[in-house]
Amino acid sequence: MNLQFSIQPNEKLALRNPESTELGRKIVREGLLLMMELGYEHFTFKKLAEITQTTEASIYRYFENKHRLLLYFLTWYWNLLEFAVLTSIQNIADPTQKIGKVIDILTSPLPDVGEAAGMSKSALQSVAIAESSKVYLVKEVDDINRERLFKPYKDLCARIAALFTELNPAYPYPRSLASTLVEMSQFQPYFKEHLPALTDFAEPKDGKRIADYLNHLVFSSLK
Amino acid sequence: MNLQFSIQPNEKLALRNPESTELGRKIVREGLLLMMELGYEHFTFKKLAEITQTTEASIYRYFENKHRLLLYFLTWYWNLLEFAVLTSIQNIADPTQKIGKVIDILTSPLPDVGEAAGMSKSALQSVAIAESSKVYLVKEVDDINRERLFKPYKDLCARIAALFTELNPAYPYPRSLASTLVEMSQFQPYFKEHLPALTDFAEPKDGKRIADYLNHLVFSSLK
DNA sequence: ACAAAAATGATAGTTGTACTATTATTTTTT
DNA sequence: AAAAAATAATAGTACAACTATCATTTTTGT
Repeated sequence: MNLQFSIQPNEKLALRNPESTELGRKIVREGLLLMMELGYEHFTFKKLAEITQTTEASIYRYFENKHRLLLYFLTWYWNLLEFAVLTSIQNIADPTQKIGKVIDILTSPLPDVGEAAGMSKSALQSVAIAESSKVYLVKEVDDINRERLFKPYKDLCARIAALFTELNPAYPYPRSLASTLVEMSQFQPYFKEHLPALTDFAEPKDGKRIADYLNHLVFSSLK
Repeated sequence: MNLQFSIQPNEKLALRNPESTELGRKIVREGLLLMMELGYEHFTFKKLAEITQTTEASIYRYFENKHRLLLYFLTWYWNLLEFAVLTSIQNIADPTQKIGKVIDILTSPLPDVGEAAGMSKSALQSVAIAESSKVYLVKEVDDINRERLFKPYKDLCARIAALFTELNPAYPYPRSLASTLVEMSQFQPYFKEHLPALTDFAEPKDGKRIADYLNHLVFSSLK
C-alpha cells in the first residue's frame, strides 16, 4: 500500500541532487519558505545563504541560479499533483467521477502522501500559485523545453487531457482544456485574494466556490 | 464617426506623461520594441538609454522603474482592447454575436483604430502575451491595486462579464469566465508556440483554431 | 583505520542592474 | 530676454548574480 513515489530527477534540474545531502535538503526546505515569503523577484541566494548558515557559493554548487531552483520546486509540485491524481482515481471507474476528483485535488491543499524532500506541501502550493508562470514566460523557454524540464507539467496536463477524452472521445480540445483547468486552478485563487473583481468568489461566503466554477466549466465543455 | 479614444492616464503610472514630449514618446516607442525583443527580465533602462540616445537618468524621470513601464504598456493594451470591443459590438444587438465578436478581437491582431502614442500595436500584443502576468504576480500587487492601476484590466473583464450576463443572467460565474477567457486568449497562443503539448493546435494546419476552442469553452458554459 | 576524494566554508572579486545625486547645458515658456 | 523646465553628462551607491581560490571538514572506498 505504501506507494513509493520517487521522481527521477532530470539531472539538468540541479547541479547536485539536493536530496542527497543535509545541506541540500536545508537549501530546498528553507529556500522554498523564503521564496514564498519574499516572492521570486526579491528572493536571492545571498539571503538564503544567511538563513541556512551557509554561503552563496555553496548554494551555487546545487543550483545554477534561482530560476532553476524555482523549476525544482515546481517539478516537485507537478509530480506530487500527478501522483495525487493517479492515486485518487485508481479505484474509480466512472470518468465523470474521476474528473471531479481531479478538480477536487487541484483546488484543495496537497494531500499529505509521498515525501517532498522535507519541503512544506502548502508552501509548494503557494509558490506554484504565485510564481509558476515565471518559469516558462521567459526568453529561454525553448532551451529549457529542449532539456525536457517541462515534462512533468506536460505529463500532468496529458494525464488530465486523457480523462477528458475518456469521457468524451469526440471533444476536440482536451489538451487546451487541461492546461486551462490547471492554470485557472492557480489563477482564480490568486485573483480571489488579490484582484477579486476578476472573480465571483467574494469573501463573505456566498456559497460559490472555485471548484464549482471549474467543474461547471469543464463539464459544460465535455457535455 | 472618429471616435476619439484618449485614456486618462492614472498619474501614478508615470512620473511625467511620456506622450507630452518627444523624448517621452521615443522612450515608450523604442522601449516597447526592446522589451519585446529582450523579454522583461533582460530589458534594462540602460540598454534603452543607449538605443534612444539618452541617459538612464532621463528615463527615470518618466518611469519609476521597468515594472511601471510594463504596466504602462499593458494599460494601453487593455484600453485598446476595451475600445475595440466596444466599437465592434456597438451595432450588434444579439448577445451571442457580441461575444463571438469579442473572442474574435481577443484572438486577432489589434485593429488599427485609435492611436497608441506611436507604439506598435503588434508589439503591444506580443508583450501582453509574454509578460502580462508579471505585472500582477508580484509581492507589491496589493499596493499597486490600491493605486487603481489595474482598473483598465478589471474594466475590460467587467465589460466582457456583462455580455455573459446579458446572454445568460443566471450564469453564476461571469467574472471568472471573463478573466479565464482573457488569460487563455494570451496563454494558448504562447503555449501553441512554445509548449505545444499543452494545446491542440499543432502547426500543420489541422483546422483547429484557438478562437474555436474559446468559443466552445465560453458558449458551453453559458448554455 | 587510513588515504583519497568530495563537499563545504571563508574570502574575494567581477560584472551588471537599479537606482540617486549634482551640475552644466539646452529648450521651452512667459 | 529672463525665468523655468527639461535634458545631458557624469558620478556614485547598493546590491544581485555570479566565478574563483584555497583551506578545512566530511564522506567514502579499501
